[in-house]
Amino acid sequence: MSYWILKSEPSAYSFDDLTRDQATVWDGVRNYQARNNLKLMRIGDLAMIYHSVGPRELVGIAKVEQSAFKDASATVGDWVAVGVKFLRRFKKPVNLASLRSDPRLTGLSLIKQSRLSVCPVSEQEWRVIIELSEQP
DNA sequence: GCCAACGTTGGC
DNA sequence: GCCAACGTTGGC
Repeated sequence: MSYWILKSEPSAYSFDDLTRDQATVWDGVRNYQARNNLKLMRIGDLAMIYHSVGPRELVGIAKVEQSAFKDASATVGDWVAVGVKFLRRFKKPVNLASLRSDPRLTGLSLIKQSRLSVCPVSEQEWRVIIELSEQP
């Protein structure tokens, strides 16, 4: 099983929207590296949702329930979408500053490649972030 | 709102 | 295939 971060602008699709909908098609990705990551997702993988506008923070977790398929919103080009469902909201969102300041997360691709909208996360990094989300 | 960094495009 | 120009994104 693999771990991911999916970035989203809350005005386009927020974690609240996912909470309401329970499941959604994650489409609209138009970056090759991000697309390649989407193609690597398998059913059962977990993905944290990151809000990239407003408070920049990880807000909760979604589960991949449908692996990559053609993105119907793309009229030209070879783009894909995945299906995800709501899993849970973090007790406390983990903001960008705390990700940056944790020495265990210096290799996090979200930080190193800030423009990548679908980022891989290692199991160790995943555990650290979960821990941060549970701190009082 | 500004600026730096990055990704993509186009011309040679 | 390279590089400059351009557009977009991200962070403050």
